[in-house]
Amino acid sequence: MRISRLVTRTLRDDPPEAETASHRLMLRAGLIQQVAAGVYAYLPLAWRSLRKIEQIVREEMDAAGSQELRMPALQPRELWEQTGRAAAFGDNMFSLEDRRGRPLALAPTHEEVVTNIVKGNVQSYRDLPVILYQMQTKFRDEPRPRAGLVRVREFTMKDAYSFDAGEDGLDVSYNVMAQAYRNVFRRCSIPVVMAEADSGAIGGKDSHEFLLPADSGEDTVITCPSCGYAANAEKAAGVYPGQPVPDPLPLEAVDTPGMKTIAAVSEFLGVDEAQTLKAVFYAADGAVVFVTIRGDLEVNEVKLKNVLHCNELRLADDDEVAAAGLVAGSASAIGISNVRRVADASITNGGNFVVGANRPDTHYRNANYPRDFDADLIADIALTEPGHQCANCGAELEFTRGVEVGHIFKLGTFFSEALGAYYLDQDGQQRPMVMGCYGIGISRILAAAIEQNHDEQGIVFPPPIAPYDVHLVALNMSDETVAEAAGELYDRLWAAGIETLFDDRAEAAAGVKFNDADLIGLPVRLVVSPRNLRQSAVEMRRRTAREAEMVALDDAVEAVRGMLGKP
RNA sequence: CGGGGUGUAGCGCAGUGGUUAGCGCGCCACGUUCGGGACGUGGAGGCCGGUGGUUCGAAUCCACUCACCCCGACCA
Repeated sequence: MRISRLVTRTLRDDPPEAETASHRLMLRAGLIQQVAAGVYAYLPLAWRSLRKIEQIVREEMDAAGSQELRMPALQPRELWEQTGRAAAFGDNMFSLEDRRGRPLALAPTHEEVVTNIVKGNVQSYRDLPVILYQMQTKFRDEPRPRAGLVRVREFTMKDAYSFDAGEDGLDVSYNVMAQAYRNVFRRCSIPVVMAEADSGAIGGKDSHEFLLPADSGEDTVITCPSCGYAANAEKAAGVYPGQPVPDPLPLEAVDTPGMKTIAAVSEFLGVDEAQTLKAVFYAADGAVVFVTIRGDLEVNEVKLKNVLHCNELRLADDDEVAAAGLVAGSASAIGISNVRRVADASITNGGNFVVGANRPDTHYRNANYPRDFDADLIADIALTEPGHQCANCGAELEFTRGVEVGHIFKLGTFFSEALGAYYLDQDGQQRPMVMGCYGIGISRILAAAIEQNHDEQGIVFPPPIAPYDVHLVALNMSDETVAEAAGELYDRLWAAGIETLFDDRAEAAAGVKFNDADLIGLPVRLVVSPRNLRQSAVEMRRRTAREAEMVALDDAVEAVRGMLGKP
């Protein structure tokens, strides 16, 4: 490709709206252009890179025994009603109607469709396992798109789905896919952490996220430096500071004028926050839920949502709290029975707690479960926080930010049962297929790779996913010898299978060309100039190297081949 | 959905009631340059996000509205 013909322009300055490195550099290097909030056009350079990423993923999927197919993005919403996921996705799913008023959706994912496809094509255990995958555009109406390609509303995803004859088979498929994922990220130069993740409302057995550690990431990864445990913040099981369980003392009311927060109450009464119980009010699918947790801990809303089996969970608003007769700031589960009560397991770790008295400006000392209050459900719903310890080995946990580039789930039989995807086993018994699903954000890999591989000057493309192998710069194109030599070298490179971007612009100054080459960040830069031609040489520099080397013009193709490690 | 902000030339911005709306970059023509973002001369390019109001007069004031960005909430 000749840059003089390339429909892309580089930006001299950083775009003001771009905060993260990948967003900033992709805009500056002319890789992407925004069309709407969370909707981007991939310009020619980005598209070449994305196709290479797709090809790497495709090779690893094929090697793992998965078959590629292509499913539609436009789907009847009825299909989503059958599994109840229309409600689960809610406003995150783009919905529309056709000309006859039939409800349709732009698919955020493809479990429903793929399950129906397999249902129609597989009836026997002899046909299992099956793994299908596709590269497809996904649509998700995210509340807040951000950071360029990191969180968008339309994006390219590789999604794979496994169907097995039993849980053991699923474990095998899952591990095969996990290994394929590691291969993909290694080849794309993205060092990932494979972290245990929440498996969501569907409630499968296992789930793992692949995260690139990066400050700009949206997810929190919690890792144990000692035993290697890794999990995301929603899933992480930590051990919080334990409290002695004392002999119960008599319940005692105390005046706490104006004290409405745990911090205020504990300071006023001179007790540790861990010796208080906090009340938090949620609305789960519209119904108020009363949550009790030890005062030094926070509620993990994902864990809470899972134990409640609800679609929508949010903090209750003032009206809902008032309607339930609750006293914000002085609430406790004592005497509460008109709403559902959930308590974190921490209420049994400690005792003689300070709790609200359910009337203003008053608290109780020495509240104990179950003597003084009850709960409909006790579960681990505490958020793991800095200072907490690894549940496996006791070492202090570490917290880092990460960009999620892949996510795999053991789904179990939720979809196969809802949609009737059964097979006959060896004994002639009808059984639901056991499913797994496996996603990689193709466009997010590009963002993550740039986030991970850049410097002050610009992108440093990992060679396997660079849009071109070589950036050929011709200085002083108005000099006929240069134009001729550079053009001839360009043809030789392509003839040798080396993908080359040729800066043949006659009007651009040397500095402009060098800066653009650094910004776009192809693995190898070649410079043809009058100065070099006097020695019948070209200058060759690896993007990551400080110094360039001179190679004879006649040997340039071989030298580049060597530098790229190409056969 | 809450909070904050921005919409003026392809891009980045200035312009707070008064001629024909400006600057930088980019773009076009000619000339000079030619190894890390050159220079001169001359040009092209605007529904000042939209609608309605106030006014002799609106990019500028008011109301409504749309879009986009950032923080939070949210996030299979």
